Amino acid sequence: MSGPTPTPNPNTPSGVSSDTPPHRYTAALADQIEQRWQSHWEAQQTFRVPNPGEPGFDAKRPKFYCLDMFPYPSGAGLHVGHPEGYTATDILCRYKRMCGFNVLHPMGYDAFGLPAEQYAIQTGVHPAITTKKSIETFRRQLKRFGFCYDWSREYATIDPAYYRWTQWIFLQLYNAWVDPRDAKARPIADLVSRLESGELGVRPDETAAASGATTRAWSSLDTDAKRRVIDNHRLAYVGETTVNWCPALGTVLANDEVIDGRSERGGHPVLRKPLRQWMFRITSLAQRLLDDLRPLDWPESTKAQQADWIGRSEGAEIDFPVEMKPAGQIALRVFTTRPDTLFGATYMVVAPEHPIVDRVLAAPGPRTHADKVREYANAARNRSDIERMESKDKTGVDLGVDAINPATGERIPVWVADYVLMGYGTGAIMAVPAHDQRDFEFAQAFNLPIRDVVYNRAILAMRFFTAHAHPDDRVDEQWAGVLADLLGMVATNPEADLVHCLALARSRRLTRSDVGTAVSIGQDLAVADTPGAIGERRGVTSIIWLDALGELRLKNFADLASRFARAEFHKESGGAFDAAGHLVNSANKEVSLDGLGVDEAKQRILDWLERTGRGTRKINYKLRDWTFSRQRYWGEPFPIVFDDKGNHHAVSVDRLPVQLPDLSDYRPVVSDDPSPLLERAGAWAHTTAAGAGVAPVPGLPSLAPNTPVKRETNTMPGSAGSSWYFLRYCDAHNESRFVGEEAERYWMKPPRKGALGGVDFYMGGNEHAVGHLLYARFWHKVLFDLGHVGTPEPFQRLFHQGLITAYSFQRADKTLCPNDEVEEIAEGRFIEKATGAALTPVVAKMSKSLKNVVNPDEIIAQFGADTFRLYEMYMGPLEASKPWNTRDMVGLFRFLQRVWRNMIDEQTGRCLAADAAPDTPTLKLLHRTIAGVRKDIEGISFNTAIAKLIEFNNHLSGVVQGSGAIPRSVAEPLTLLLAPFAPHLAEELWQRLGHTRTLADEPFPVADESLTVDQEIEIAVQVLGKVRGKMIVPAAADPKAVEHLVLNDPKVQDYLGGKPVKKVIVVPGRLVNIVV
RNA sequence: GGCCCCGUGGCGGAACGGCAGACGCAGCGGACUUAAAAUCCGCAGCCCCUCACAGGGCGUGUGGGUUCGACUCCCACCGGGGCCA
Repeated sequence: MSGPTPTPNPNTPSGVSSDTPPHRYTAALADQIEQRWQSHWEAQQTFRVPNPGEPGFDAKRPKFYCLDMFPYPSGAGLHVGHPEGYTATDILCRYKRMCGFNVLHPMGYDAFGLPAEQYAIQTGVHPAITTKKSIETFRRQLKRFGFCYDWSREYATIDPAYYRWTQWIFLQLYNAWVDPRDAKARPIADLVSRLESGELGVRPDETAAASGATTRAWSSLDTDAKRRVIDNHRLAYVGETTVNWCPALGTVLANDEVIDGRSERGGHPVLRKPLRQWMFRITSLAQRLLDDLRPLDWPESTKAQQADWIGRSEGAEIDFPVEMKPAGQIALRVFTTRPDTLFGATYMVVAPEHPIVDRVLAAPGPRTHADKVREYANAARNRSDIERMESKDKTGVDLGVDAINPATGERIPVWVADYVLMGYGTGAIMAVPAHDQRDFEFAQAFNLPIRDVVYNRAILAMRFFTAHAHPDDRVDEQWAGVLADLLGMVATNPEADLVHCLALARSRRLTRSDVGTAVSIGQDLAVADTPGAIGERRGVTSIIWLDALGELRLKNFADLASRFARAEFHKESGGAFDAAGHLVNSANKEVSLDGLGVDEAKQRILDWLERTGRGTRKINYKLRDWTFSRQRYWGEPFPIVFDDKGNHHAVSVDRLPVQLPDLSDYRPVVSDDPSPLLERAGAWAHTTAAGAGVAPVPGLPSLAPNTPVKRETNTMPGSAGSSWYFLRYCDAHNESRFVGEEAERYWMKPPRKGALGGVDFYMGGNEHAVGHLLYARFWHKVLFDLGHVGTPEPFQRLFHQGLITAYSFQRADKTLCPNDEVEEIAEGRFIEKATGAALTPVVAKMSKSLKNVVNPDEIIAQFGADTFRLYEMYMGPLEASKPWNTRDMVGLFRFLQRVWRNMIDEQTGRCLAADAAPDTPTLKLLHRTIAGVRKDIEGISFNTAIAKLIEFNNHLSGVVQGSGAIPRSVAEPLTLLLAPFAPHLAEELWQRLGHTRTLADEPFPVADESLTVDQEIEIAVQVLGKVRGKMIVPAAADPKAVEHLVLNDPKVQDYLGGKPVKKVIVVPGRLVNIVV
């Protein structure tokens, strides 16, 4: 474990003592070698990869597009987490290249955004300058690792030559709509021409729909109305939503930039405010974004997170008639995912913002207390959604009007309460208190009826018992015991018939007196802790069931029977039952759900609702439209201007980029009212239609050239530049298109049939599981629909590297002590310097405050980049989170040192390779190593690949010590095997082995299969699953022969001692198991 | 609260349902050395028995289950972490 104080280890590889051999692989030599090869690669442009059509491009090779997530170049430089993913992709890329692939492996910088601007404000230096410096630091550090990026494709999102195309893509979205017929994005001109042709008409809400009785003709609209219709369909639109406004940062934040009501950056308070801003209609592609997840080679957990975020729920919209005083009946529409529980809806709740509240206030019902309703609604409207969701106390007021439950025909009260939000569904719910916990609590608080409509099997059995128990079994001494036996049987036999079980329980009761000791069970099986859990558990004794019944606090048999008779079992049990079960108490003259499972019941009630016009099936998504405006300076300007009527107009694409004006004062005004910083660039913002280059809108008159216009002064968020950067790498410096078509089609070609995505391997942290990956998929789909790219998905395979954590030290009170205040007093024993109190080492995130951050530059200085790379890959599985421990680093350094010593004479520097033939064990191990390393690289199991290399090299040490030489036919493949992992050392050895060209293009060694198998193998001999001995058998022997060999072995016979052999299991090549 | 992931020696970690602990760190012993470091060779899960050899038992968070056989699959629980609320 790494001590908190730098371990004073005199053996660090950089410590060179007087008698160190002159040609030993030390940190100094590693540094020399690494710098030399890095210069060589750069000078020779070794890793520059040509595009199709360029000189040197080889169309016969398959392609491999391997991408690292864009780094955000912070002022602090790289931390050890960055190179973890980068080293992994570097290994993969070098390997793939040696296997004959054209490898695209680019790097660039995501450099617009809040942190850069904050840093600039802190230092008082313009973000353009600080960002440029940060990029230079990153580039220098990245190059020092020897990563094989094609640096000719490098760019940053802040380059006008790049953000020109970010703006262009924005305009593609602005000028597109989603055709609901196939959920595909199409040019807005297509919408206009279909409106003009009369195929589409305009609905009262100013959206387009197939022409019909309720639509108006396009030609009957004036210019402003036409504009509104078009704007209502654009994929980029100005909308008003409640946003996260951070006064201290002076900008709006995305939901994932807000943590616990504070900003992710800086931890400033965040307010919720309504704001008009640019949004993307990502919800219109929700279904496709969900469906297309399936064919992607992504971690299942990431797919699940994204599916969760999209949050598709199938349910129903149901209309409840409400009697309003003068108006007569109106329909109160609810959305529910549990239409099966409709018979259990005993009241309704609307959000305080719901329009019905004002209608009731205008025309109060018989029970309405208008003052209380008004007061409550006004108070609730000023609370944030989060507050309203989190508050434990249920508040609400009876609206004083009744609705009719369409299934039961009963009158049920309508309440207003703030636990219902206007933003989800329809802002009104049917409350089913027996089967929804929040409804249950509300009903209890206000004494509203609670009616059971779903029971699980155990509860059904209880109900059955109350109806069918023998009179003898209803008496106080008897009923609970019989019921407990019945429940035990029902729970263990899901298929068993209740009548049969009851008879069995009764007969058992009559013949046995030892209540509750029938089955032995684990001693700590807890009592079912909620009534709903009854029946979830198998193999429980009747004693446990008796306890569970005890929890229900039943007075007697009649009490239980009455609960079921009143349909108030759940009410009496004290909680809602929201799990799956079977429907009860759910029938009217036209439809019955009784006895159906929840899923079937949903379908049956939906059929009935639709047939009778009372409701419709409805799919709802949790996903909200993507808010895209930021009020800060350091971002892409929008290619948009506004005329004096407030209408927005696009800047035409040939006038891009709209350059970010130079602003000297970019500090935010701390204010509760959002105001964009670019408002300060008055001369830039105020221009004319001709000055800005306003593009005409199809179907609408153009602006006169001298019309005064004002530029959009919001800027785009950080997610803009990162939502398409992977495309730009294919053709990074194209000036006429966002990416050359041929290059994009080549590099983004899906790797196989049925694959949707283009990037073959995408490496990055799983903190981007929803935000970035969903945004990029959305943009990509729109570009695909519009014909600009060739694949519907951007990333075919995704891999998350695990977090690199660090050791920290915990005090007795569980607080953490910064590492620089810790002292290791003995092996594994730590104290706090100030107090002398003992500390426990724990794994924690690296953080500045804990002083446990590791700086890669220092590690490289101490061991070299090759050792650093090996160490990070050797720490454990790539996807696992694992603690950094500098002390372990030396093991990998010693490995490289031994490789070196096995090939180079440390005294003379002479290469030890000789043209001798290797001995058989060496040859066999070599080929086994080749096969293993290949398999491990393909399986992204770099830690085990390195272990195999170490093992092989350890074996070679013996060979070299014996003969003083290493067979060239072993040294060369070993060097090539090592090349992806420790490329500098491998290049050096390759050169010293007499080669003049880089090994990056040498074919990766291929194993000779015949050398990886043995003639004879050792197998284990088991008796009853326990290993009792080992035997050598011919590898080719068939199972029968092996069985014969083993059973006739004297030692085995001895062990068996004449016991009869019942069965022999032979696992070829592994073991033999004898069952006696 | 929901979803997901993870619990294996002193530490990081290996192990197609088939010999648990590969490989590395730390540790111990030896060789080399005046000595130390470096280097090389070897030992090493825990317990019992034995002078020793040999042998035996227990072991992958806990309790059940499936299986000839479970670190691996299933169920429940405990503990840790991540994401969402």
